Amino acid sequence: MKRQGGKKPATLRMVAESAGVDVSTVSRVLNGPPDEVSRAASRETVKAIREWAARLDYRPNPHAKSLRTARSNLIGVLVPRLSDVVLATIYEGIEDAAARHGLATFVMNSHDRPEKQRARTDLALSRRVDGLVLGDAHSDAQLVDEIAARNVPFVLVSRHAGDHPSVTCDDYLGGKLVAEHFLELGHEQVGVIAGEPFASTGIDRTAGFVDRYREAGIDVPVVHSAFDTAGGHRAAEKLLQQGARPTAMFAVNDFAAIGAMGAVRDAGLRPGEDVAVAGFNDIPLAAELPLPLTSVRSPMHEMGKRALEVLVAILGGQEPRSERLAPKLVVRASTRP
Amino acid sequence: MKRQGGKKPATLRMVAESAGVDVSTVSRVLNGPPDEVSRAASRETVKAIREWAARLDYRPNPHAKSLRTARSNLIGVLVPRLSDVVLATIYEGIEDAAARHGLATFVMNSHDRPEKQRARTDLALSRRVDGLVLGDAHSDAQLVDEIAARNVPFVLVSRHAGDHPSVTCDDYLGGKLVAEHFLELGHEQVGVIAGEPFASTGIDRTAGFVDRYREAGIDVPVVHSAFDTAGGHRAAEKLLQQGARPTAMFAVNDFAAIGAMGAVRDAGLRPGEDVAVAGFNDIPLAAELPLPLTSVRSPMHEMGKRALEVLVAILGGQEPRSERLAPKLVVRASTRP
DNA sequence: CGACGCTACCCAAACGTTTGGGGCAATCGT
DNA sequence: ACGATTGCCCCAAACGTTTGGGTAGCGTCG
Repeated sequence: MKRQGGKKPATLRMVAESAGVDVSTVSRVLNGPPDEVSRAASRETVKAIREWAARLDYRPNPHAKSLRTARSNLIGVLVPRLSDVVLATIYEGIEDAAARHGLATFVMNSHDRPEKQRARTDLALSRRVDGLVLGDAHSDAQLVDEIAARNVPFVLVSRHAGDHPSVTCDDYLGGKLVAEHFLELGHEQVGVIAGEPFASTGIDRTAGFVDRYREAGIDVPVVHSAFDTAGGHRAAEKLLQQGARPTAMFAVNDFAAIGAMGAVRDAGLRPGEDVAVAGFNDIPLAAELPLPLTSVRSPMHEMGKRALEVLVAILGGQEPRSERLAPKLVVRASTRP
Repeated sequence: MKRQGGKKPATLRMVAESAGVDVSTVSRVLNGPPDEVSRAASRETVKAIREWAARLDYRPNPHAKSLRTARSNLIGVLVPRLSDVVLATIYEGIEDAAARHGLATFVMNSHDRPEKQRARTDLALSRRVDGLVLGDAHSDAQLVDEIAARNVPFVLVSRHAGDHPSVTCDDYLGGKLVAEHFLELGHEQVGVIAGEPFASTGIDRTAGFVDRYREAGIDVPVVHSAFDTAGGHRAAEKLLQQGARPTAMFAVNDFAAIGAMGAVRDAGLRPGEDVAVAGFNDIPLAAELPLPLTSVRSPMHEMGKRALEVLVAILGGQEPRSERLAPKLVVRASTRP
């Protein structure tokens, strides 16, 4: 019982035989640049070849092509977790742009664990990707340095590390915007839920916030946490138990912010009234929460797209240029008195 | 200025020359089944070959392999949107299982739009995938039938259609569980936010709920909606404006449920007290909401995993067998008086 | 009228595997 | 002692492309 009853896909040779020319001619006509096609065959022959190719539904075999050209047109993408909507959205941007460049991508989760990161890059490399987009760089840049040492073209996205090419949001500025907003509202007791200590996103957002408050002569307590609701919840609990109870909290991630609101409520306080809460990324959910969340919008889709384009530039031999995209504060009820 | 300074990856031939044997021998030793390796070379030769392979860091070239064997070890995955956490989680399950089977996957978004679905499957096919996992089947089964007609091995996940092989949650049962819960709480005026009319998930969940209520002699109004917060919001507004205001609402999707709670609040009512709300899928966020959401837990990760495994079985020539996984009701504050 | 340059092709090698079919000792069965 | 078997290995073709290098025929030019 054979599976695959359909006829095998057409090859260059079949087209060549049908059209009565050599496969090399067909190859040049079908897949060559315009000037090559005109040099390879006469107008009529070109037409005939194209017609036969269409009739036979010819599609170039990517494996043969890759084998011959040593180029896979494949891009490996590494993210901490695809089920994190932030990363998923960035990936959508990458995928869109890749499709536009005739590239295919494949994603892998690293869960921010070094051994997984290493294993997954290895896997990508053994699949012979042309390049990598890394969304899970750690700020110590250790792994990234290793990869760079292997001479694999790559670009970082969302997080930066060392001075490797990256496309990120201006996280420092984002943190600063929140600080300014809080200061305008008159908050003097504030706290930061800073996320994982190895992610440049959390680090920069925190730094921007803290620096701005320091300018105002105020010291800010900082608590690290996981980038999810549970992490935010715990971190907020800690902040609330500290000496001077904060009247406003900045979580470097929307999920952490949601967890923080939960903690505030659990402490018998009203989020948004007793304690203002702001997040980061402005995921679609933020606006739809029972208490709509103030957040810093980061251009996630755009970031993915730009990252892929920077990678394409690198693959094209250009000098890598990092990019930092502008964030935008979106004020909602969670920080409105 | 050459990019790629690193040495080219080792080939079978290099290993063969180093070990002083023929490439065919190396091939059998390195990539053949155990009985073949023992027939191909002596203990010592095997050892020598393995050592050289390791020393040279040999990795088989997947393109050459695929070209020769006409098998790509690639699986294409189609989902409506990867930035939907439900699909992303299912995909994680697929990916995990695929990795365990030595397969690579690549995902694409179809946005539930037929022309995109067609384009994406075409793309996958021209990449010569061995099979497809479809997470975006429409209940009219039109596209799926087309794909089946092309004799491409595939499996549906999350949604079923026609009698094509699929791995789904027992959505009908899930809907029924919610209905029973609502009945126990004494709700007689209820409404369903049913999601998109083309998705078997929404259809079945709704049917299970409605049927159970009908058994109790109660007719239930049903409103369709998008599978997101905005859709849930609008649908809930409609339900609230109807003659007899419902005291409980069942949304076939957690995001829609969150939107519904928003609508309830906007109508000046208290979600969970004036109007109970239940969702479906039990995404991690559900438990962490300010008002924790009652939801039906569907085994998303497991579903992905099983789907991939069914596909592997099909590829292995076995008779396809659909699977329906059990849901579980998780009661939280949003439906507790 | 021979050299030259086009145009429109074809030839063949190469990319790195897998795999069916040998071959040639050494060993075994009788 | 002789043929058959086994253990260990090599040869070569094939998968579907791309690409550097022909070359046959024809028109042009000095």
